[in-house]
Amino acid sequence: MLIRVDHSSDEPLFAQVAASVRAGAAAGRIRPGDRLPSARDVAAALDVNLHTVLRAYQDLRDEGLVTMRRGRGAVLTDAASHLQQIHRDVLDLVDRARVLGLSTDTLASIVKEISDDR
Amino acid sequence: MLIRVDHSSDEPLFAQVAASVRAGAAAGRIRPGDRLPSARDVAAALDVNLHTVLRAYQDLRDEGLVTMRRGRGAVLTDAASHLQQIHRDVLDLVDRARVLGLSTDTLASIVKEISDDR
DNA sequence: CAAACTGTTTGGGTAGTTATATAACAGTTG
DNA sequence: CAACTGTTATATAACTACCCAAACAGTTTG
Repeated sequence: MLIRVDHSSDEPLFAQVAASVRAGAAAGRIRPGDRLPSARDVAAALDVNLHTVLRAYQDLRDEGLVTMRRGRGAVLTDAASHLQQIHRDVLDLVDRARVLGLSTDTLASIVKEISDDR
Repeated sequence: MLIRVDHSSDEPLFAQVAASVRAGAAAGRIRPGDRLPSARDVAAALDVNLHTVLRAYQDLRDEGLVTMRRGRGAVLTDAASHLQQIHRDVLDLVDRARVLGLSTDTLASIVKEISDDR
């Protein structure tokens, strides 16, 4: 199953769904052109609400990772193919930060800070 | 003034305060051993609540960027000296992601995802 | 020591987020 | 057309984020 959630986690369900898809793309388990399982199927399989899954899909659409059209579903864009490379780069950066004694939280805030400036 | 906030921004005030300090450290305007202005002074100058400033300082402490003790104030740690380097690395990463057509939001989620795994 | 600083603790109010449920709507596919 | 897809609209409950207020307790300084 591509998408998994942990109901006991404090991480929001919709965020877990989105993270599953990103991880799948980063690992090459899903590729550009592939269709994600329908929101209704995911909702039924994971025992979460339809809107919770759609919220995750819409976030991925806002990030440019998927396109969505009714009747057709959510399809991975070409941008998803670059996730593997960037994923490796981020892992490197996290390691470098760690060596310098900076926490991943610090790193995350810096990224967010820079992101917000643009 | 090292610390600035925009009351009309949708960014939380405490996050703006913390971001100001990080930016100051990244730019070398403040260095390890320097004391941040007292939370009460900042609160009065920016017209925000004392706790809003302290919330920001505590976040920075949780990130390992400052140490705090009552009576003494918040003091920058050595970790702050590495912010400049990492800041440059993050800027590079953001540019690389941009070239690949990935939004900074996507990047931020990946960093968060990796951070959460550890 | 005492006054004047510093962060800490406890408490509470408001607004926004998260997740749910139900229902109807509107393109797309077979 | 029938069976799928996401979209939109409402409503509700629980929870969290954010901000503020007053009293508290170390530290420094005169």
